[in-house]
Amino acid sequence: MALPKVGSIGEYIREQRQQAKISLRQLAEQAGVSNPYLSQIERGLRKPSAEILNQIAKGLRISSQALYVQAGLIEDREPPSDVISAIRADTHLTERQRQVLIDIYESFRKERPGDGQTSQNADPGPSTDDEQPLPPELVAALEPYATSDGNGTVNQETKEG
Amino acid sequence: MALPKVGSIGEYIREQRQQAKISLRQLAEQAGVSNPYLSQIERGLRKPSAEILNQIAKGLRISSQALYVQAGLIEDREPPSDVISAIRADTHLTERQRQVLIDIYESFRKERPGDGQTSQNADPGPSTDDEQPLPPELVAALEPYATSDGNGTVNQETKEG
DNA sequence: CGCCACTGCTTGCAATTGCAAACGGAATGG
DNA sequence: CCATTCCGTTTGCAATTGCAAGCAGTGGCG
Repeated sequence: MALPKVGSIGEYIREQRQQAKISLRQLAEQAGVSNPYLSQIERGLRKPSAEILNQIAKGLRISSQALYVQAGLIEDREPPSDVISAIRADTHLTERQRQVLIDIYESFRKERPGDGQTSQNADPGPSTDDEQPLPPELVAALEPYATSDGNGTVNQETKEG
Repeated sequence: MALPKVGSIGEYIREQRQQAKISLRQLAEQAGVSNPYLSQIERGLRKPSAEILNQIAKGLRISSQALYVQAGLIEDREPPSDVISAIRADTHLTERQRQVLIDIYESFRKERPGDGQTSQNADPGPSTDDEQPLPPELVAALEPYATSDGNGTVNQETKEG
């Protein structure tokens, strides 16, 4: 995994923000930090606390741990194996769950098949993700679940809205 | 591990120090922080940065993550499985995709926490799996994708909303 | 053209963080 | 007794963090 140097948390945040296609002010508002401060952070003029990183992560809808790693607060855990291999080897999952996860993973991979298209996919960000249809297999696999949890779906929409 | 309330990082540090049977000055020296400051931290008068926590953890010879948890910087989670590590390490995914996959995985884990049923995986038992409802979290994670079968208008509203 | 909305950045300031110097108290040894 | 060493705490200060007010630039619209 090619990580940029720890310490370029500002660059990383800007990248993530641009991937999400939101302005600095929008992120600042979503994160609950001041936009000048966020600007300074992105440009490396300030070193944010873990708490601010946490807020920024929420605004970016990424894990705070990812930002902590970038900021050098925690170590990047060892990547032991490929995702699919790990999923197959996980004894905590049913076979069906494994397949669902693998299908989702692979559909994600199709969205970003290679480095060549990384920039393209990175720019649209969530929009592209939203526009990408689920593979039919995946839809079929999840259909029973979706039906049984219709109320939950509505609730979640409300929550996100 | 019975955790005290998050926020009592100072008490926790003092406890660990006393368990190690070292004085405040010794720990301060081993940690590379000033002893007055360490005293203030232990008494809750100051809120140390993650960097200082890291140093204190080294002085105490405990993991910095334990202190981060106490300080509320990260959540106390199960030691990450191979799957989670693999997902995080996968460079072909965006950060958001990683988070989605991890959320799904963890939801699956919650569905089947018991080991006793692992052996039943050999028996496909698809009907059983079909009967399992999706947790709301999982539905939320996949909501954008499932909705994408439509025009995507809803997604646009959600985005603006 | 002017106006408006949005963009990211500059600046000054209050609050916080982390430290060094110093303090008072307890324990130990001569 | 005094001197020394160690203990944890107090105090003042410099540097840093995070913010609010404001700036200049850009693009769209009437």
